Amino acid sequence: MLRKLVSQSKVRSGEFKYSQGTEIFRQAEPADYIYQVIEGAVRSHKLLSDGRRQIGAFHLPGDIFGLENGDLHRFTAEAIVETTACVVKRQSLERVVKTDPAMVRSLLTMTTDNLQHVENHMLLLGRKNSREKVAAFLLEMHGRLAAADVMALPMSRRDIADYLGLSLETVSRELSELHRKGYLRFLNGMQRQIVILNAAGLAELDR
Amino acid sequence: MLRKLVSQSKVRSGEFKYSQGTEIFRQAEPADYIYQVIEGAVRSHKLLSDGRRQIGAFHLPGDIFGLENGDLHRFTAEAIVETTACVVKRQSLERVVKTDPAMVRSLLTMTTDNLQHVENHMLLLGRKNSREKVAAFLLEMHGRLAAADVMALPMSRRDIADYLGLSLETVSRELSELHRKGYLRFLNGMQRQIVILNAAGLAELDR
DNA sequence: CGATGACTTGAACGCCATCAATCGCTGTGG
DNA sequence: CCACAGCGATTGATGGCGTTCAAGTCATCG
Repeated sequence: MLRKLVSQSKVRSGEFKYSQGTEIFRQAEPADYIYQVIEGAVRSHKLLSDGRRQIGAFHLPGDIFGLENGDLHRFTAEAIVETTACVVKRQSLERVVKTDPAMVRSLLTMTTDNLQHVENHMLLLGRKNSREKVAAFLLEMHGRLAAADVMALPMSRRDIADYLGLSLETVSRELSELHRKGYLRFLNGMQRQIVILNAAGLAELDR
Repeated sequence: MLRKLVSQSKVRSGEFKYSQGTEIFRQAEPADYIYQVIEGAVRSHKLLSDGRRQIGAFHLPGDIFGLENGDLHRFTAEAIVETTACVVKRQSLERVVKTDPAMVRSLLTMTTDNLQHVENHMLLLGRKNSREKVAAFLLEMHGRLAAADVMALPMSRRDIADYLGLSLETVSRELSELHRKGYLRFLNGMQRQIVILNAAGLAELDR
């Protein structure tokens, strides 16, 4: 894994801080670095010429992103909140890969994990309705960032919408509806602090 | 590449024929074999419990499919038309990979190419309208199977619809509209023999 | 020929987008 | 401390794009 690799200090690396909304790299830019989220959250997206946006993934602490096989980044990456990331020069990774065959294996595994996520997301984007999309989103985030059953979503409704292929209003409506029906609870008045009350029910809604 | 690998006969392999509509492997089945299309066409899809279908990719001659990193297939694959495929036992591939580091590289490259296609398709599914989706589909197929500017589509309107996240009626309507506007021509009365008359125009529609 | 299956075309509906107003929290300055 | 601006989120009203339902057309094949 990259983490292991970094800890072995076989590669040059450093930690960087990105403030909220900062662009980390841009689509079609040379991919000179690879990143691992230490703290915070990152979104990767593609744009159409008229500004329509599709977020391909959210990257949370521990996740690696910006790993390309070609020379150019295929997404634009931005910090959703104040984020610190571990940055590794790609060349040093390449060098290690040449000497350590197991590393290529690791890269392959990471890429395959990526692929799997994206393939499932295609099914969601192409064939699920808004209810199912939002339920699936909540379950995904529940699994990834629930600390003691309280999710602190770093992303806005617009980000969620652009991840699910919906409008932000539809996301909001579905969340309200799920709240009304008792699937979840908003902590205090915080709209991004969510407690899942009925994960099994959400899974039912999603299927 | 797998082709090279096969031609070197370092692995056990053979050719198989699949008749129209045959299932080649099923999602969640053990992935014991890897496939390369020799002739014909294959579709890979996922299903929701109620039968809604999302086709993740069409595989045409030369394409490799069924390559998994985990032990299970992530899609169901079916022959769209009479298809012959080269079938390779996965274990033999694994064996070669262990001795030949360059092979892992090849696998990584293939996986990354896959990833790239799927990432672009996410943008299409999540953010493009029906016109743009159909235009993009025509351009993709134009690039992949145009022999002298005549495309012989192996797949039905339903397949196209399930690839683009649309209904088959919408696909049909958009094709008719593109025909009316002079972007394409149907050969004779064959609805699957298409001549692209204005690829640049289609690219404009897609963007 | 009649049957079948793929495709097209039409009509009506419905889901979700769009437009718009309001709410609620936060931070800032008087 | 309060007024107010500003931003994100919610909620409501309306409309449109694409789905669904339903004929109808066309080619293929028994």
